[in-house]
Amino acid sequence: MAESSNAIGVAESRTELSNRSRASQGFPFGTTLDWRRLTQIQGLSLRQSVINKPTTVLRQGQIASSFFVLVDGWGVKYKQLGNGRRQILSFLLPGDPATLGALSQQPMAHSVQLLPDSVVDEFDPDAINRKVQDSEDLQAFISATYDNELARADELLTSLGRRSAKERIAHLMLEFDARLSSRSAIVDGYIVMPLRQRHLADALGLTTIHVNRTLRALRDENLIDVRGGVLRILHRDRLVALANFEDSYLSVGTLPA
Amino acid sequence: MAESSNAIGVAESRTELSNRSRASQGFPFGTTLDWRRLTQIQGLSLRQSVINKPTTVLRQGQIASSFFVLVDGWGVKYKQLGNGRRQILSFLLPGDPATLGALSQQPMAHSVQLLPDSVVDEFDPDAINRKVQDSEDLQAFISATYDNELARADELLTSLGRRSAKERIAHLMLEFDARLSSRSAIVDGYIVMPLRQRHLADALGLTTIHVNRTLRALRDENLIDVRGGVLRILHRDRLVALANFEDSYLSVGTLPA
DNA sequence: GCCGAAGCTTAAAATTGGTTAATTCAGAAA
DNA sequence: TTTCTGAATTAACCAATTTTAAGCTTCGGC
Repeated sequence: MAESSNAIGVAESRTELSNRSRASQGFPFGTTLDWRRLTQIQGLSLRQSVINKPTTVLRQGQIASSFFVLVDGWGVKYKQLGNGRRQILSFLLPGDPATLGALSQQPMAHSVQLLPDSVVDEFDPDAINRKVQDSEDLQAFISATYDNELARADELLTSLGRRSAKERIAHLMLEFDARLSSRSAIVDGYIVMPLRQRHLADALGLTTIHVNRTLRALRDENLIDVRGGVLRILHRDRLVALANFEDSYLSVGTLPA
Repeated sequence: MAESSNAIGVAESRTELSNRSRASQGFPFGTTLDWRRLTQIQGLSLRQSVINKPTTVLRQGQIASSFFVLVDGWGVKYKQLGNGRRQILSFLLPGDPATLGALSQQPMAHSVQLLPDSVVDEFDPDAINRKVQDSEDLQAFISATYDNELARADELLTSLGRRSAKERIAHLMLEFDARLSSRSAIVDGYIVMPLRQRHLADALGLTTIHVNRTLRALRDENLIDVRGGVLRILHRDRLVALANFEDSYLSVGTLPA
């Protein structure tokens, strides 16, 4: 095809790119970005592990030793500050890559910890990098993952900067719900959420005490019920209204359904 | 080389990858991630424009039409919320890509605005995507850019979540200083910073009034002087101590000097 | 069944930061 | 010059959130 630079030509070549990205080379990245599909490829996974106790798989300032994919359970990506302060940057859910930075083999500015009862698959970053060279789909999948992570970081940023404590909590719970739903990991409206109030506080820029109060307020209003490691969304529409929740940011990077 | 899985074997093959990434294909991504080098490539840039008035080059929910590189000036990446609230997600400085998302041609969850007196270079995303297929270096450069943007988003998140107003402002000013220095864009200790207090407020999760108060306090302490679109860092060491500023996050993605 | 640790809950008191509102200032337009 | 507008500044007051300090509950280990 000629390298035309008029509007129509550009549009055509975009369509072509789009098709190329969708072409099946093992990683058509449809409506989800579920890295567990990497587990399916024969001989690529080094091992699968069950996590018993909180396990740090990456320390800030260090290079990730392996590329980990969270198969089941929860993880947190965070920064530790001097005076004991901690900021949780993102929560890892099943299907998420835990150490994306392993691919670039450079020191990262954050730590990653997996919570008990998680399951991870471990890969050799070089093996993946070699595969990337052969697969445009895998390249696109990685870029899409980056876009998605950035979009979520940006939304959390928005919560911390411009939402009230109540809105932040409501918003985060709705995000969990949406992310887990899209990977069909919700049973009976229960969400198993093994987080302490401390986790929510450290993610949302609040104190545990205020998280506690706010959770109580949300429960009193019959919106959500967080208790015993289980999250129940009781009245989603009112919750969505309260938080001004708009789920489109979660599909940044994915292709339309 | 055999696919050995012991520690030494893995380390060796990592070294090999590292060398491959450094190999010169036009984008060895040394100690900076300056996208203006893309401008040098003959016939790739569509046009260069000087921005007179605030110009939105990407609207949230839409697909970026072009890949823009900020050659000179300032830009903001932000989210607009319902009730008039705005959250600035990142400031764009010379050398930064303004619409990285143009490469994936998918709707973005944020907007990008360039401020007056900026200069941008405009590229056809498809042309770049074609080049990516031929150049492992360019692929690595893009990944490095993503890593870097994520690291900066994470640091801002940390500011909003766990730093006081004073620390936030001090930290941001030091980031500007560091980012501009690494691209040798500072003259005589002056930093031309055409931002309103509103910009700082919307980035740092504060009100303009409080930003004003805090700037005043910092000026009274002889730490910085922000006035008339110019930032002066008066006493860097004390400022670094106040903000607990640690610049390593800014080199995430780049190779050691 | 007791104990200790971790997590949760509650209640002041203290602080940070937000709101409202009025004043000044600088530059553009008339 | 005068006027107009957006931005910066200041002050007084107020609200949200943190801090501090207890008490309480749950649960695994002994």
